[in-house]
Amino acid sequence: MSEEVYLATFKALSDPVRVRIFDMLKSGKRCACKILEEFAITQPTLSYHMKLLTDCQLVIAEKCGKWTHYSINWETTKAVTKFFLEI
Amino acid sequence: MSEEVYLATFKALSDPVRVRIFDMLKSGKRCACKILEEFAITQPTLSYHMKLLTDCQLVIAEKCGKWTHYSINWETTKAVTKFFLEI
DNA sequence: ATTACATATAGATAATTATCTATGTGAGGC
DNA sequence: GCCTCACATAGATAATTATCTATATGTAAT
Repeated sequence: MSEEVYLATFKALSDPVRVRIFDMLKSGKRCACKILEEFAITQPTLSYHMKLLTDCQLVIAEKCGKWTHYSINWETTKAVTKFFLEI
Repeated sequence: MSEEVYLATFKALSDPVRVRIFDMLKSGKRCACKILEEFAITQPTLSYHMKLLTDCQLVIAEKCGKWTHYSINWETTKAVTKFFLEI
């Protein structure tokens, strides 16, 4: 993982809404409408945040008919820990 | 570590200059003037970045006469990895 | 005490980002 | 086909952040 890629993941987590979403997803897959319920933001704003989280690969989006289910991408997540742990 | 505290650390690392500084410091302590040499920014801008990195405790600043030496705060660094690893 | 050096702070400005409203797209159901 | 629902995209705007210049602070040397 390059420095740029780490940067994208940290940027994705540098917003209160997105950290909370990432944290929520740790307890399991969730669809956009369920995530939205937890926040005082509009649907397009959530869509914007989910795009940032998926673009950097921290979160995976799975389309299922009308719904989109979001879940943690553990591969990326574990890769990011290396940035902190390796000297 | 609370969600707010994680947020501060991710914000601190959400800038290309600061990720690079953090990465540089992994290989050892460095004074501000040496860090500055590596970037095309002014001294006050570096000072601003160092403040963000130290405020969130990712980096430790040690004053030594005229100089300030910066180094990684491994305690915080390790704590942050928990955000990614614990489910 | 004056000067030189390392860093911090203040204030202004440009660049980036988060948010909204309005609208588009695509999948089912009737 | 048409309507509804779930989500995405576009465009505008407000809020935040990174950067600069100018200046202040504090330390050490002469």
